[in-house]
Amino acid sequence: MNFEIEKAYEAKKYENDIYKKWEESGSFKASIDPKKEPYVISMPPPNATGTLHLGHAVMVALEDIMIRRARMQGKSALWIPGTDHAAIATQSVVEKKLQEQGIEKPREELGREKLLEEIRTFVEDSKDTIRNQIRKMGASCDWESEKYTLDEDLNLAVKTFFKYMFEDDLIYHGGRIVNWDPKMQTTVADDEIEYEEEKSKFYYFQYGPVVIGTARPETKFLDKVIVVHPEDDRYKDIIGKEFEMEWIDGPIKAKVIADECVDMKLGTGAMTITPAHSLVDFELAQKYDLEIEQIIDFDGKIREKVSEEFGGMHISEARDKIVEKLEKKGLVVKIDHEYIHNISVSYRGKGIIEPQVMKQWFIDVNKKAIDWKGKKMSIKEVMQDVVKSKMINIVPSRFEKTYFHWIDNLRDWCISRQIWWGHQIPMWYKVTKEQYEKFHEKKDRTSLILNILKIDGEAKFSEEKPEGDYWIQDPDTLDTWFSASLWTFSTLGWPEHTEKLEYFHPTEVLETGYDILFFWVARMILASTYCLRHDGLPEEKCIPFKNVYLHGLIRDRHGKKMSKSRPETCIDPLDMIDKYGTDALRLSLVIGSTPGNDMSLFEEKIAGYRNFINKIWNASRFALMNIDEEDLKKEFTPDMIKSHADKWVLTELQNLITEVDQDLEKFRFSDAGNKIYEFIWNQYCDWYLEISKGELKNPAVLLHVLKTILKLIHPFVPFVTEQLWSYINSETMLINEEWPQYDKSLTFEQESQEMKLIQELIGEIRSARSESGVEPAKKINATIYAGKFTETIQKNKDSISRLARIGELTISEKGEKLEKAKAIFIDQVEIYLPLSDMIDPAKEKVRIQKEIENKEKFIKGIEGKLSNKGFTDNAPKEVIEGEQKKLEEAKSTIAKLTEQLKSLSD
RNA sequence: GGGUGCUUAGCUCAGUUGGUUAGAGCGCCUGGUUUACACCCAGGAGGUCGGGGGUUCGACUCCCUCAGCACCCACCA
Repeated sequence: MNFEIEKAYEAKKYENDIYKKWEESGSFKASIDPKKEPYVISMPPPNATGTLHLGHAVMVALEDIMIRRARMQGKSALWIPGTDHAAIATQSVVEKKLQEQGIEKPREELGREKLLEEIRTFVEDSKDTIRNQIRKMGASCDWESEKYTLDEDLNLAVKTFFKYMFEDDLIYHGGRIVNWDPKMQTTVADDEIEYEEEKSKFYYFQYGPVVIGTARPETKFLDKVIVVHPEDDRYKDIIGKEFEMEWIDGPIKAKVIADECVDMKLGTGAMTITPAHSLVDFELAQKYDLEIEQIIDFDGKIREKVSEEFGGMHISEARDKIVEKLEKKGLVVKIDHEYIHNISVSYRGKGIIEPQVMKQWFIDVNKKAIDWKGKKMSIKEVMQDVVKSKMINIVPSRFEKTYFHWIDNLRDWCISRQIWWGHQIPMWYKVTKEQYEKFHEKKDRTSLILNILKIDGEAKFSEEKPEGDYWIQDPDTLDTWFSASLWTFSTLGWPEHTEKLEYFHPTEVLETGYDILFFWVARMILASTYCLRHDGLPEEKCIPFKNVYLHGLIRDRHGKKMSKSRPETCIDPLDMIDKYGTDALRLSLVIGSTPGNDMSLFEEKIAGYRNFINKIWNASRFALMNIDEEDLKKEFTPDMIKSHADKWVLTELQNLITEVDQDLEKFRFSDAGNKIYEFIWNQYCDWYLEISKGELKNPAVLLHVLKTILKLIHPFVPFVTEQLWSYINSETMLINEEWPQYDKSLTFEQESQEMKLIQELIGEIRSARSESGVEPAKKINATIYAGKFTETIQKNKDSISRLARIGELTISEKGEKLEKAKAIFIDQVEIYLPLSDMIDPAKEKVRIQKEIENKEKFIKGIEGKLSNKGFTDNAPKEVIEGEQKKLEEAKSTIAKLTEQLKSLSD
């Protein structure tokens, strides 16, 4: 080689240029080619807020490994990048920013259009940031296919999805109980609620014939139903009866019903229900067709209509006053002051959630509306079927259980949100002139207004404003997951049946964190199966992906969550890239992680992989220094490679290829990476390059091994390998090279065994000298009795001498034992070295005898297993053969050990 | 309350359907600049695999049980 390669790899110098080279060459693009197998990954769209964090980094690293390998395997590998508008998250980030700038109530002060404009500007900025950061990670995604959930064509997909469902009566407008945040004036998704423990009072009131317990007296004005357990002896006699009694604002009537949902042991075993402000109560009310009346308004005050005395009063104030009044009436039985319960708090706004019944849009998950495998099935059933029938495979499989459990408890999906950022619901209401004007007076236009204005008449689906006057569009927007659920196929052109959709869908694998299995993964399954089946595609084309791979969360060194509030625990991927290079970061995120399990990351780990990157660099540099320029350009045929020595390394390499392939097929990224790491460092560098020093004149093998290694590890560490490849061949790029194939003709058992023997031999000599206390630098003379391996040892005499620091190596016939020698037994080779200490032959004998005993037991066990009919009849062939193989191996080992024992006795 | 996962070397973790002497990286100790690499090389110490019980010729692995930690879901009228 006649050019210089730098002594240490400095990632920063190369990475940007390499990425540019890839991108400009068009290597990231995938073509529609019927001869090729498609391989698609839709990148989980990062939120279009903020910046890339370690979670994204893991995602990019893993997906890039899959895509690069698939591309090298000759598949049409398409990786679609994109971003998500992240409705609530984005809007609240921007609102906060505006508030910092002095705009107290952004919605009221700016109005809808202006606020949306602010958000749009913000999003454009951060989209750019994210794009660049994904590039920094080395992602080989097709930027021309990039999508954003608010793109025109994706909007159309969203509307079509809505339309389909609306027409199928799967989307309905219903008065349902929702989590209302009075502070933020919006509903909040179940997933966005946190529970906080709180100590409060628990009241016992005389309520007609029973005593009821409650923590919320302020909701109890209009309770008219007492519920008890049907088998509760205390109340058996009163079930079904109606009573008249004194209550907060005078006498009321209440009846008693029985339902099993009541816990007899809790409180007094009797309760009253408040359907409008409690989920459980609401469901009971629906079950028994009870009246539902709002007690608390949207600001958290008692409604005027409910009580003359307390109307308009905030609940926090009303509670004590109500109790006081009841006390005067002698209805308070007891107050428990030490009651601990959970209150629901909005994750973002920190407001205390008040359940409210409001008109919202829902997706019915139980209606049987999908033609699936010859039956009409509900959304729920289809979602179960695709996983149960293994059309979709979840890794790790234990999440299937979680998935099923989630579906079993799935309620209708509330898809409307009272925010503005997102897809506005394509439903229109015909209203009166008066309502129309009132509606437009208000700047804060969410469905709250509809509720207040009591607009709940006929709604009409329409993509555009319908003909005629006084139409108002539902001011709410769709849940962000509604559009995200279409991600795999809306990004391929749906609702149009494009060639792309036809060829690339379903995608190969969805790779994401386990924390969004429910939010997103499950909903993608829902949307994809529904929409595409609706279009008449065959079932197997309707799933969004064939595999789901769930990675764990990244934690700090002590397994704690990295959190922004404790910056010292946070690792910024970009800092790490700057310091150690992208390749090092990628490896540190991939190796040592197992699917579905969280992983700790800390800087030393990344530094460790940086060292490995440098090792690859230097090993390649060294190899290249030993290959002539012209040899570099030569094409060596397999036969030419075979004819050379060093067959052992070829064998090991073939084994590596097989194992790496198996691991990657099964998503064992860490194992695959580790094996390549181990091979490069311990086999290739520490043995192959070391043992060949001095006689390293074998360009065919050297180059073959180097190229293969670079290919194998390229998906993991694309930058350094691409740079090195450019020194081998400046015309081509590694990214487009062919993935190594297992080639049996390049495996040589005999040579491989011999090399293992020599490795072991040198290792033994080294440790023997270390134990003996001989100065490490001092060369010693040694005699080896090699028996039938004499030839092998002879062949490698120089290497052995050099690596084991032997001055003079005598290879001798058996029978010339040296005095005061240390004996080492390796397989059938006996080495006698003139060192001071001797191994105690008696101890050695005991050790070998013990080992023989163990072996015999082992053999007995396997023989027992093989004679067991239950086993032989049921176990697959391979397993039985494997057992037999083990048996034979064990027997031959015993024979060897026995021989050793004999020679020791001599 | 229901569920899941984890507990293996000082630290972070592997351990693929039970199999022979339980592995890696970092850290630590000893020694070494040998035709790439000190971001290196050679060697070493360190583990009764959370406790207890069971199944088995054989258990880190399977079953039961207890303890600790983490997370998810539901929810207390």
